[in-house]
Amino acid sequence: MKNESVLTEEIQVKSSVINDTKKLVDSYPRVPITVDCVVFGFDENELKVLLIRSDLEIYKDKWSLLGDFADVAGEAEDLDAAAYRILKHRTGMDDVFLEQVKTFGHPNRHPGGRVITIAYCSLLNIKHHQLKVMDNELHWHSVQGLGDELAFDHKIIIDECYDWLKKRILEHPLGFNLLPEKFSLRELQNLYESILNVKMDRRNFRKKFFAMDFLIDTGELEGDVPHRPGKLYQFNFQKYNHSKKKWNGIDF
Amino acid sequence: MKNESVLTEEIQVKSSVINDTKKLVDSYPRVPITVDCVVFGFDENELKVLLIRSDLEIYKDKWSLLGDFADVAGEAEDLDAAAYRILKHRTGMDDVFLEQVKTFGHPNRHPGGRVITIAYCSLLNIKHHQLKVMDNELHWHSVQGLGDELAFDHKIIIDECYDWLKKRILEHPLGFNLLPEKFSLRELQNLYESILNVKMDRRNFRKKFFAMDFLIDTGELEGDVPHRPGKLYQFNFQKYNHSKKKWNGIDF
DNA sequence: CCAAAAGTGTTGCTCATACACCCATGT
DNA sequence: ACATGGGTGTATGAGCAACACTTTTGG
Repeated sequence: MKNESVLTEEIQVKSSVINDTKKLVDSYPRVPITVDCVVFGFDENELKVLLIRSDLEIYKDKWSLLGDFADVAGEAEDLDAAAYRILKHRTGMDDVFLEQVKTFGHPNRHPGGRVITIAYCSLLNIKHHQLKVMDNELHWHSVQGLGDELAFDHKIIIDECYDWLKKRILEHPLGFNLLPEKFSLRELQNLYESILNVKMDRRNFRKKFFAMDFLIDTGELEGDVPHRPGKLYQFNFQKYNHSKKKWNGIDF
Repeated sequence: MKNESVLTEEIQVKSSVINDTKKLVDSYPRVPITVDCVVFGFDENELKVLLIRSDLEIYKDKWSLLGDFADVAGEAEDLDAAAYRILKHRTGMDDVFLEQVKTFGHPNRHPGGRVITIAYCSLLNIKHHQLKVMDNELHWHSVQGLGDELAFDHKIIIDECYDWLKKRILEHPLGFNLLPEKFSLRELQNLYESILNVKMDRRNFRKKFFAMDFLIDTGELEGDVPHRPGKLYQFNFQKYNHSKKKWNGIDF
């Protein structure tokens, strides 16, 4: 067993090493970090993205993603935490899943100097989420036909996130969070067609989803439709969560 | 048409706006950025990852990814460029493709203070790439059974990059860059089995790749094998590049 | 009775899997 | 001759795509 003086010496060495490490880190150039949230929303059979008027005077006629600077000073904030904080601050929402998609760091992407931004992406049902904070003219903008009215490199960021979203929803049945608790197959199909921007065959769509066996027939019917009402289904989240591994698995 | 004084005024306004924007950006906390390159290499039918002894005294017994601080000071360096620079500096290689995978920013991931790192990933054939820079004990380490001998959060980063790689090679036939110009089907299959860490049926594997129709029969045979020599093939890069869209496309 | 969407089955194709035997070469 | 891996074919099942008619409801 080591005696005390050796232990003390080890601690002193370690402590000075850490100090050296800190000095080393401190000697490197630093840059501000922002997080941008690309919030896709589904409503009225259309896929939209949530934008605000830019904070910056230089972009006053442009739309911008929901972003802000991350608190990278102390040890306060993880990047994920920053994304959730910013989303909550900008919209009041705190029950939305965000996923990191990509980091954008072109030297000239921000007019105020070098700023690196980390893009997070999300998907929700517009009707289910009240926007409690209405600063900066929060606005749901159609994803199709998004032009050059965007500030910074936000058009590029949205495009990359949209590609990511399309791929993601084909691999995982994300869609069910976006619908009412009870929904018709027509609503489900509209959702997929809107997000993927394609038309699908109704019969094959039904078969595919019934085959997954994650739908529960509630026995209820739609109301208030001027035609034959469809059956209402619920998503079997429990069964889905239980079989999640298979969805991720590689069956080569 | 506007007269000169109006133009001058506009320029002044714009210039002061940019100054304000710069001041705004400058007022936010900053953090050093590193780039870490996860270089996977294939050789001797095994997937490996390139590691170095850590630069940091505190991690002197640990292995570390090929990383360094990014030059985020001026407008010098894009993130991609930083990744290529760092890879070249650490290994001498400048003919390797790198792709951004994910950004890691846990507050305590670096012992010297808050550092955010952006992970880039690559895949190459070990035999084809001489490591010209041999500082820091560059070492190809087997990916399977990678333990806790890694510095920082590099185990987590490697795991995420490995998952990314497996997914990627199933979607795109990346493998052909890793083989000699002329290769046997056995070599190709070994490659896939090593990367995905699975065993595959030889007959079905052949069928699958012949069906893609990207293989050119050179008419030549292997030499120096103590058994019946296999045919040698070349990859039809031209044909593949031409049909690339289909590989990315969504055929729902 | 008309409009509008719901609901339903079949067929053919492609693709993945599982599986066993003969062939060419070096030793 | 034998050991080693190369080369091949077939049968089965799953899943996808294409496609048309009847049913139910509201108006």
